[in-house]
Amino acid sequence: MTTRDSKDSDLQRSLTLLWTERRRGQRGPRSRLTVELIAQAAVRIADADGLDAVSMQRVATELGYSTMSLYNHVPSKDLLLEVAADVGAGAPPDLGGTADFREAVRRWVGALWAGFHSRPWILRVPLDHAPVGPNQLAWLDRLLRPLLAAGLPGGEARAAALHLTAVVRGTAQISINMAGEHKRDNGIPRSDADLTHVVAELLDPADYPALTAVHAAGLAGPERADGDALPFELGFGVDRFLDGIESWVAAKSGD
Amino acid sequence: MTTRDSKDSDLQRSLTLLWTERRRGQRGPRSRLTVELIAQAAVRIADADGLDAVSMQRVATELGYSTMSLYNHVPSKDLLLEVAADVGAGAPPDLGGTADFREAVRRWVGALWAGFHSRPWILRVPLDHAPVGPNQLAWLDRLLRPLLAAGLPGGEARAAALHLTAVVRGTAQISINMAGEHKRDNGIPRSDADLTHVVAELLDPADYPALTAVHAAGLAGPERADGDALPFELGFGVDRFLDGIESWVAAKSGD
DNA sequence: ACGTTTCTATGTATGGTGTACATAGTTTCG
DNA sequence: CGAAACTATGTACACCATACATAGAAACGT
Repeated sequence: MTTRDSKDSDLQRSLTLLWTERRRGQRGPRSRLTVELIAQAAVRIADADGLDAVSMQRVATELGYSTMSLYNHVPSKDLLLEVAADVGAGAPPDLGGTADFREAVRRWVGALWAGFHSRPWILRVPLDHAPVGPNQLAWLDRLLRPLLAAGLPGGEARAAALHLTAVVRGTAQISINMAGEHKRDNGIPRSDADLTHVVAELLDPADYPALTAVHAAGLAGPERADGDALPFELGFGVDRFLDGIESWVAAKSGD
Repeated sequence: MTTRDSKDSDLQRSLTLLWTERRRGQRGPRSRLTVELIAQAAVRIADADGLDAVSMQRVATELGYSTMSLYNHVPSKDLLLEVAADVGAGAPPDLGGTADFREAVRRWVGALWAGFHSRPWILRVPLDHAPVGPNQLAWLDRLLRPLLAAGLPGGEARAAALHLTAVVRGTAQISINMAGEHKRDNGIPRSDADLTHVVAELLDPADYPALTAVHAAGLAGPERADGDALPFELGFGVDRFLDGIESWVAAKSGD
């Protein structure tokens, strides 16, 4: 144990490790292992074989160290996963050139959406703390800029950013796994589309009137995602939200 | 193994178990254990000690059975958790008497929000399949009704419902654990409010201009959640979204 | 009524997990 | 040049999900 200071919490300790580069001037041998290296290895494994494949043993052997070495740099697996999620998130897109705030937000949403698609395991990392990694903060910052530029005061911009982040995250969680590449059952890949049919047979239309109505009407959905357009399931809600924001700031400024 | 039909997938099998009550007329002794009982036990444990405390052993001993008995009724722990999440969600609120569609949606959102607060472990159950439990479908149905009544066509109502579900789920995931009753560090409870301060010291304002601006302005937030009002962090976005929906249907019908 | 079938519940065993703890070795400071 | 402090390692433990074989009981066909 490092035991630098007993009041030093695990969380704060690992936070400092994340934010400050290697401190120098300590006694022992300098560590060849770093939090970044460990997190990157975890990301590599999660990318290749999913989040469940990330175990301390696997990460350690991936790096060529013993399992317990990791605990010199990371207090627990849970925190390692949070750090890995931050590392895996990467840097946010640069929206500097986007004048229209709607377009900027849409691009931000699209980038996050794409990120969740390329690393779906991030959605499965349980978040135990407020987002606090450098990349997560950078993403948030990049979203806040167009919202502030649009004329929202601080508190409302924060709420709007939370709303958008939550929408993308929640929508991704709900709809990504429906595509279900990774899902195979008895070796047969199974898209959840069939599943809804299976259920449809079982449920009583009287109990779910709205659902059956929508189900009947909703099958004609040949959605196109040309270029940077968002898929309809995500884009419709985002557009309505931006409509609302726009008229909100218009009403306030015209007030 | 039941091996009723080799094409019968695990998922479908457990779905059938969830939806159809106990079939009769089989050979062996009727089972005293049921999926519902098992799921309820899992819910009880998760309520008491969190999702991590839910193990097959614990569930079994809670019911007074051996560990392996559970596998006669549930194909895997993962599916058990999904069923438990559905059971734990409970029945949706009855919005029958609410004439205003905005008010109905807000009440639905508030109820789901409250549900996630009272059972935060539901947010940690990884969802591997399209929502398909009876309760989840009931919640969805109840949300679709006011949206359809407001004049949205099927596909848009579905997208709007997805948006709202995702918002509540995502916002809950992000902001619930910030309250962090369960979080204690070195035995000292720690609300993540301090945490942001710790980070604030570390980060360079030049890198996160929007964030620091919002942070400076945003501290004056004595939000009140009187009665059935939603907290500002959630309510602002929902209200803007509903604004957008309203003007959308108005524009369409006036068209 | 009876044997056969078919189901439930159990016990045992296996390979994996996160991590507490003690130790050996190495680097830097006083 | 000791001595302190740090890194990496090895061992050990409790627990986990679940594959598999078995025992027993209930309902069916006769």
